Amino acid sequence: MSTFIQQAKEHLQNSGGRMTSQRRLILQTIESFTGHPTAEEIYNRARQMDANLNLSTVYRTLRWMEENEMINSRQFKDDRRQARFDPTSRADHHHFQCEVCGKIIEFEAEQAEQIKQQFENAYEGRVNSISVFLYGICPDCES
Amino acid sequence: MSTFIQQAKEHLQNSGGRMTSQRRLILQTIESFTGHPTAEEIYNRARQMDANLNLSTVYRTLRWMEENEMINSRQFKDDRRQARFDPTSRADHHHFQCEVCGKIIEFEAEQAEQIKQQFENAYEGRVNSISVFLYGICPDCES
DNA sequence: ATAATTGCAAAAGCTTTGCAATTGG
DNA sequence: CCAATTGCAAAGCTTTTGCAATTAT
Repeated sequence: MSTFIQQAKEHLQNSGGRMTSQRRLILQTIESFTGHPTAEEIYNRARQMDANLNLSTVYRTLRWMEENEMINSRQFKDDRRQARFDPTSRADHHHFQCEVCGKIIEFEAEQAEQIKQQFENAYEGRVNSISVFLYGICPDCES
Repeated sequence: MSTFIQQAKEHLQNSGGRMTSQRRLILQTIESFTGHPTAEEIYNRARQMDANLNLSTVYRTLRWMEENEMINSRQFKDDRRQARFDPTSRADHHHFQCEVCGKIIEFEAEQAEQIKQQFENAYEGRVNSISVFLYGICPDCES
């Protein structure tokens, strides 16, 4: 079974929630994306399977998934209004966005861990998450 | 003269723009903040000096300043709708936000430069800016 | 003089919400 | 059964925009 549906069922058991056909569809649809879809992109793809699905349901599910740490919501400079989403299950990664074509490239950076540690030592606070955003020109647009 | 007004005049000369009383006021007001005000916060403070100032003018000025790299716009998880602004003149810094009280702490991190270099080497792209966001619990809320 | 900028009001655009109808456990 | 969830339509909120009036140069 898909990771999401597995995870979702656990959360639902702990909270008296219910697995509905809409949730199942939305979970599967998000998993089918490799990039960072918006709510609307998820909605459009999911609607191909169930024409009655409503955009509100997508938003509600997305928020619920975020609260349960199944996905992260990200905002990029090129469209500050719309949020984009990616599964937390993907290896810890950060984002580069091309300022010309908008493409998003994911990358890993061990230094992020150091930054976190360093902050915790300096401030005695606790850091739960770290995200690094790079903006610039991608290889394709550079040449 | 304030740094902003200086900078602004240069940009205006190069583009045939004009220095208006509203712009001067908005520039000074932004400079008067130490933190990361929203457009509305800037508007409210500036309006104490000029009750006729319009929120649209604040937004237009903010966007113009961002295009001319006088300020950065930042979005934090606790309120994804509203943008927050800080002067680019402040030393290169990154942000921690407390998930409990919302407080923002600025910090510096030399590792950011390494992350940038590493990305440029790996992808042959050009990185123009980097920002690191940490989320967690601040010292005050931790205890 | 005249082009840039402002104020005002309206629109845009993403996201949330109230509520009656539906549905999963 | 009955509480959780959905669909629908309307509202909410931040930000943008069109346009006539104003103003800097």
